[in-house]
Order: sequence, then C-alpha cells, then structure tokens
Amino acid sequence: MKTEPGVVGIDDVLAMPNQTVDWWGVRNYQARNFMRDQMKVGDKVLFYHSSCAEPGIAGLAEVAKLAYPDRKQFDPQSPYFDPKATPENPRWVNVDVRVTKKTRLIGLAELRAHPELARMRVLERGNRLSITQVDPAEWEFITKRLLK
DNA sequence: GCCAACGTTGGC
DNA sequence: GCCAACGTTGGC
Repeated sequence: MKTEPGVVGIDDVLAMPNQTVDWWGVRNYQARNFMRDQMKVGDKVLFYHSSCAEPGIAGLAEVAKLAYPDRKQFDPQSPYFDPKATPENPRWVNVDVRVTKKTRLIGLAELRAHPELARMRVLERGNRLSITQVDPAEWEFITKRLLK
C-alpha cells in the first residue's frame, strides 16, 4: 500500500494510537475495491513510501479493520471531498492499517534488482495503482531474504 | 458506447 | 519540471 511520507509516513503511523491509521484518500475504484472486497483483518501489508526522495518499502503492516466509509469524502474542507457521496450512500471506503514493524528502506532500485520480484505489480512500468496484491512468495522473499 | 481532452500519478 | 502511462469526464 502506497503512501506519501510527506502526508502520512511510517513514523507518523508509529506515533498514532495502536500504531494504526485509517487509509483515507484512495480515489481510484480498483484500489477501493481491493479494500472493500478482498482485504481481511490480519492480511499482511507492505508499507510503501511514494512520491518522495527515497521511494520504497518502509515497513510491514497488517489490516486492522475491515473497510468502512472514508471520512474525508464528507469533509467539504478536504481535497478528498466528494460532493456525490453521502453518509447513506458513501462512495469511498478504507480499511485501517496497523504498522507492525519499521524496516530499513528497501528502495525501488533494490526491489527491481531481484528477478524473484520482477512480477510485482507495483514495479511494473506505468503502474499507478496505490494498492496492489503481493504474492505469498514475494512476501516471503522480502521478509525472509531482504530483511535478514 | 465511443473517444478526445483533460487530469493525476509518480519516478526521475 | 518532465513526461509516460492511464483513469475520468462529457459531448455526441
């Protein structure tokens, strides 16, 4: 799951109660659907920093709460406000994410250097999806090989 | 339903 | 700031 560290980075989440953040601000239907339809409490998450000096994996996390309406869609002051969304008929949802471990920064160049990770959606050319699936084998490689 | 125009993402 | 890639919008 991508986040901009200038907005909400891993250190910010670690400072939050229970090291948990609501993943507000997703405004892409495919990414929303991942949260709404597929993500379950306990699912493992790679916490990824994007749009910053050092893009890459910054930590490990897990889903802490099933998808529910994104609070920002109802806030007229927010850039994420959606005038077509109502509490009765919300358009955007998010899960809660709990950071379980801050890791060393595994940068993009390092991720791309491993053939085992070549098929990761997040590394594909032109990928803009902020939430993408990770294969169990990719998770194992990253957590057992790169982080040892 | 098509598709051109436009907007956004995100690495560099 | 550039720009490739691709999602969204809206006229028809």
